[in-house]
Amino acid sequence: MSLLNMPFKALSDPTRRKIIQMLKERDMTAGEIAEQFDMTKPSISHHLNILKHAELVIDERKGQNIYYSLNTTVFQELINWFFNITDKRGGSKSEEDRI
Amino acid sequence: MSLLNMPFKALSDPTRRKIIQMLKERDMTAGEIAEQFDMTKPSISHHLNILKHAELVIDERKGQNIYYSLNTTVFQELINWFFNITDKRGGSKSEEDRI
DNA sequence: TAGAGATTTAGATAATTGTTTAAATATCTA
DNA sequence: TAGATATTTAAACAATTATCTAAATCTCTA
Repeated sequence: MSLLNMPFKALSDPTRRKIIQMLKERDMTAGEIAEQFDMTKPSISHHLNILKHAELVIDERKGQNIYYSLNTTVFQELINWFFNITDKRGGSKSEEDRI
Repeated sequence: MSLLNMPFKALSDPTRRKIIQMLKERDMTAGEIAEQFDMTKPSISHHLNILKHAELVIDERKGQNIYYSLNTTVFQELINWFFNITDKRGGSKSEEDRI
């Protein structure tokens, strides 16, 4: 199973994609994130946990709050997956290989 | 709800991502695709239908066979979504806007 | 150290999704 | 036009996922 399976599953939910969009603008606490949704805090916490396991976000406690922020490295891998699909020629993994 | 919701959902399944990878190499019939999986033909047909509704693939009947091929336009939109996330500054939609 | 605030964990339930078998549709060819 | 091949549609079932309420954990401060 692909290493990218968890990120792809994580991004298949619109609530989680909206969280990603919000974190692109600024780091936010779990509570601030939850405020933006018509959903309970435990539900949002569950979505944050899925994003965390997919390594799309990082969490860091600061006092009573837990701040969430984007982890862009996996996004880069996802972009590479898409590039590999849209490039006509198949299979090349390195830039040099592209002639 | 995002226009990209169906493509994101479609790509969340590993069977469907594998189909996409196969179609990147060459157009294939439903039967040829099904051969590559340890799964019944109706299951594969169902996955192909989801990819079709997400506009990630196109189908075209040729005699008894139905050929599937990639439709790259939606992939381009997905790449744009990811670019927008990884770009530091928020919200820009056009290239000129990028300074 | 008790109480309050922020967040997560647990457990239950509802909704969605993936899979199967059986039947239907479409096309080709003898 | 009957039979064979390719594929999809339908209906049922199983598995996964999203949501909720209630309870637990962690941290700060009076």
